Amino acid sequence: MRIVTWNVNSVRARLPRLLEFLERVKPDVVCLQETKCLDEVFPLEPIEDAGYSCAVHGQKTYNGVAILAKGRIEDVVRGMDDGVEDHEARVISAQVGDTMIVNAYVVNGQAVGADRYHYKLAWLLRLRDFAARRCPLDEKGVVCGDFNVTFDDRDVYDPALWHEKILCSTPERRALGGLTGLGLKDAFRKFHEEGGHYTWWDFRTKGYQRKAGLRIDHLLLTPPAFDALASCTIDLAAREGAGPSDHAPVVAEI
DNA sequence: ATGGTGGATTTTCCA
Repeated sequence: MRIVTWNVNSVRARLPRLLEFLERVKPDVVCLQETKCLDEVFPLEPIEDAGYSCAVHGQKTYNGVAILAKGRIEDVVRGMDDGVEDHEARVISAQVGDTMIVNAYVVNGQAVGADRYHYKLAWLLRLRDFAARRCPLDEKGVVCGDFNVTFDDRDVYDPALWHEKILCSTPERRALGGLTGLGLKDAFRKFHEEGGHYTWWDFRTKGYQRKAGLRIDHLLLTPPAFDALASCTIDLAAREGAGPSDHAPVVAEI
């Protein structure tokens, strides 16, 4: 199964690029984040015409997640189903074939110490608990998405500049470590121990042109999925040229 | 270095 996570920064603005990507990469499953639209204006028809079923969980203007799959999408859950009042559309999960897929758009957090930062840390604890309930470790499972957290300084183009800043602070990394602590493993690191590989580059500082990025989009795998994992790459072609998202897709073969 | 760009919906929020 070829599975992708991609923060598209508006599915409607990125539709031509998404369709090009589906044609070129031919993934079996695509987890989108920041779709930024209500479900009734999600561009279902062109995506279905490309051969994909869709499970969507969106809201107006902000956030929004979706799972696209060539196969049947079953047992869809929107949100984390934990009784916490939450009006932000950031999680959708579903079974595709033999694999449980949890797609998350983690809170950005704005800045270390901000209200949204504390909300982010609490939200990541909820995600850990949800992932633990949703992905039994003895079955194939993928928890993927835009985590808005780097694992360590190898994921940072300028560790001194980003030291203890948002996306790189120790509490955020510990919260991300809560997920790997369950027994989930970082797919990309299976094949790339070295640093210098990124998935997001800031529009504002022309980060991509400067090769100044962070690796914040991840696929975390249960042991059976990790054992089956044959490759994991960042599709830089999707970040090239005119009108890209600020994130590149991450592609894994399980 | 505290700006900058990009998207959605507006004259501002969020990233």
